[in-house]
Amino acid sequence: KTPLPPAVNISCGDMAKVGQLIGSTGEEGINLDEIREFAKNFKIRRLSLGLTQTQVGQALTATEGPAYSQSAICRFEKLDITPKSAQKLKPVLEKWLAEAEHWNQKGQQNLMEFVGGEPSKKRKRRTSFTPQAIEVLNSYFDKNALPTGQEITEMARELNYDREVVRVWFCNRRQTLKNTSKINVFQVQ
Amino acid sequence: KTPLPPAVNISCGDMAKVGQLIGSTGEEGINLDEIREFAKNFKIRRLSLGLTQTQVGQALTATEGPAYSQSAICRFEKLDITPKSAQKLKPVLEKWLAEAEHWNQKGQQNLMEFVGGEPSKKRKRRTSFTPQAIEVLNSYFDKNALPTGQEITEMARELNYDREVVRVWFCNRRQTLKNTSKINVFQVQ
DNA sequence: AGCATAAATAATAA
DNA sequence: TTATTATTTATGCT
Repeated sequence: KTPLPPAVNISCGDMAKVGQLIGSTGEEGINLDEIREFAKNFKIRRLSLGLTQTQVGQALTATEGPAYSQSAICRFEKLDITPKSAQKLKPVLEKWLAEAEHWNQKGQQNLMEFVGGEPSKKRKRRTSFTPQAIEVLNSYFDKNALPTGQEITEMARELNYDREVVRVWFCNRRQTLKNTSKINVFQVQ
Repeated sequence: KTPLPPAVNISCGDMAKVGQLIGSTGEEGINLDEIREFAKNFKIRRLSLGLTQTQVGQALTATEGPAYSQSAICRFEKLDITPKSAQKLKPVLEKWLAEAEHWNQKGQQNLMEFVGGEPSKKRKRRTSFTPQAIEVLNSYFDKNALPTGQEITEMARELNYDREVVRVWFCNRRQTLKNTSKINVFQVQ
């Protein structure tokens, strides 16, 4: 899915990222291949534990202080990060992951405790909108596909749905529209 | 992430699912533990290959016929499926996954070909443009060598050619010009 | 039996 | 970083 990114388009102002660089060894003697290998394995091991980037980020933030957002983990896995940062991050991730695996050995419950998340956060039940609500939402959407937080709150109150549910509805609606129109524009007749 | 679902809430009308049942062996001698183990591993192996449920479903639909939607794969992994269905699905998934891993060994490209390639899709017949069509296309090309999707669609309709054919004609025409002039006239990026 | 889409997750923009 | 979009997964429905 993700072939090698071309080692180009690195404008002067930007730092080169591990995923863009070519050789096995970067400046300052950093072993790029090792980092690449670790990043790939890190993802597989994370998934094997059934953990999300968000969970890893939050757990690390708790133990190591900030600078471990979901985005940060994502960027590490994609190697969209400078060799220097990667070098600094790698041992932290390695240590944490090994520990997580250790707890997992003792049982799923221990892992979840270690990660710190709520032990059994269940997926939210899928909401069923009434046809009337859909109609109202659509008419709002036609007028404004990108409502402000204030407007979302008002709609949620009017329709008597959870605010978050309404917010997500708009996200997904925009997505659907985009996909649909793309098909209309580009699809072969 | 997914602890054991409670073995309750099985209303009389519904079939019990593998993830809900308790013992190691179901009726008809189906080895439930084996299925549970396989489902878990299947997911990890799928993710290790970097494949989505959708990709697996589509690939299987191509080779095995329908009944392998993304939902079906999802439900297998979550064991939200009757023992009988699981029993039937398991060997198919096992075989396919092993083959996918085999191709992956030979390189990412081979895997993608295996996953995405329609096996018996024949090469499209070479299109013959009429001299008149060539003339029209060239005049369009002189005006704009990089038409938008919308413009391509319109030209295709006007000339009564397949949209994809027109799109490719422009690609090829640009390529030819580029090779000839050796100057990158177009904003490729 | 699987489509449509809500919810969750990953990736990117700001 | 946080906010938002894009992608993937999961599930209500019939």
